Amino acid sequence: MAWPHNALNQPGAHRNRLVRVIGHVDLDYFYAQVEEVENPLLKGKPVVVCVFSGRTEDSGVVSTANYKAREFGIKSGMPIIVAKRKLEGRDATLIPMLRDKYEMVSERVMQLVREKVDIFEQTGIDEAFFDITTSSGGDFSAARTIAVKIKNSICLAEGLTSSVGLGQTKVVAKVASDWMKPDGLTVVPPESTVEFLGPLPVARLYGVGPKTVQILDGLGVGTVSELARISVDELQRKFGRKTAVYLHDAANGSDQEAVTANRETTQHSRMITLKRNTRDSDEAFSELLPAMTDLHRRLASGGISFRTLTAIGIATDLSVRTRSKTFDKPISDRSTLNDQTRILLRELAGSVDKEFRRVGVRVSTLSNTEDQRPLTDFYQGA
DNA sequence: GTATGCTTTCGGC
DNA sequence: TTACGGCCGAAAGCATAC
Repeated sequence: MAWPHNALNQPGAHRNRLVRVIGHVDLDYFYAQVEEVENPLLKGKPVVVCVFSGRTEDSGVVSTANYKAREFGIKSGMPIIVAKRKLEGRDATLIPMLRDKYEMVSERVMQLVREKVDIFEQTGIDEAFFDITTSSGGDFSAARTIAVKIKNSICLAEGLTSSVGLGQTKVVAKVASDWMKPDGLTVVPPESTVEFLGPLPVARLYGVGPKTVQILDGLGVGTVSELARISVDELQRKFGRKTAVYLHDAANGSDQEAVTANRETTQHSRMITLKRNTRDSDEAFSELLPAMTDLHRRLASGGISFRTLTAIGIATDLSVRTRSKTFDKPISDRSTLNDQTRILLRELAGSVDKEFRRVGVRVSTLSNTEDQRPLTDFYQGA
């Protein structure tokens, strides 16, 4: 699961009892807002950024919608054809997602934030945690001033609004940034933490998705305060130990997850939607080739080798199956990537009794091609 | 039992 | 009525070594 189960490991964090001041910044309806900034005529109209899969003219899903589009029920992940129906006659604009463009904007914004905080941890293209315990002196009023500066600088430099939350833990900061949107600033000082979190549905907690909600519902838990009353042992019977501890602490506003500077990317992947469903792994492979070219270009430009290769198949019922192999030596050449991917895809097809709708390839266990040392050593080291 | 590494699945955006 | 992307990080589950 995508929970940051890292220990509280900042120097001095245990030695002194200083209350932590943690923030979360989220760029509002990011892709669609970038499009609005680029074309101000779009403002006030429904704007929908779409991933067109290319299978048919309208196949694909909604990535991001601005608030005007959301008024008409447009949501992320919705099939484009559904969104079109809902927006008929509404003077809406559908725009194909251009990820590289949003990544460039994101990099500039994140740099602005990074230079204003003590510790910076980006967790997505449009969001990041930050720790300002030291620079705020543990004072939430001073912290608010820093948060305002962050929001203002993003707006001045890029014309983008953002929503920021401040709290004593990552969970509180994340929920707080989500509290008022768009262009929000929500400060939850330590003494307000319990009353802030308690009434919320558990789904609002960072890392609690539909599956976890369903399991908790089976335990009679619907709100954060109800979750807070469940013992770790009881949670552990339904979840793993770490998750049980995390859920318990998160609900009590006492999770000890630290903001930690980002490490190197640990995996790269590319996926495509097939022109038609198929069981034929070679047909799928040939459609995957352009994506593999893109992936290989990415690896080569970054001087990256990999040891683990994974073929990914999404069946017609959208279920996901994977097959992977870890090699003894780092790989960077295109021919090995090609050959091994084709083999894995064939094995995957042989083990699944369904047609594929989408296929993909992932590389992980990365290292630096230059010196073949692990990237972590490379960046920590000399 | 504990540590470690690999494969598969899950969940977020 | 249905319809349906492309990434990422990390946990669970399992195997192996000692």
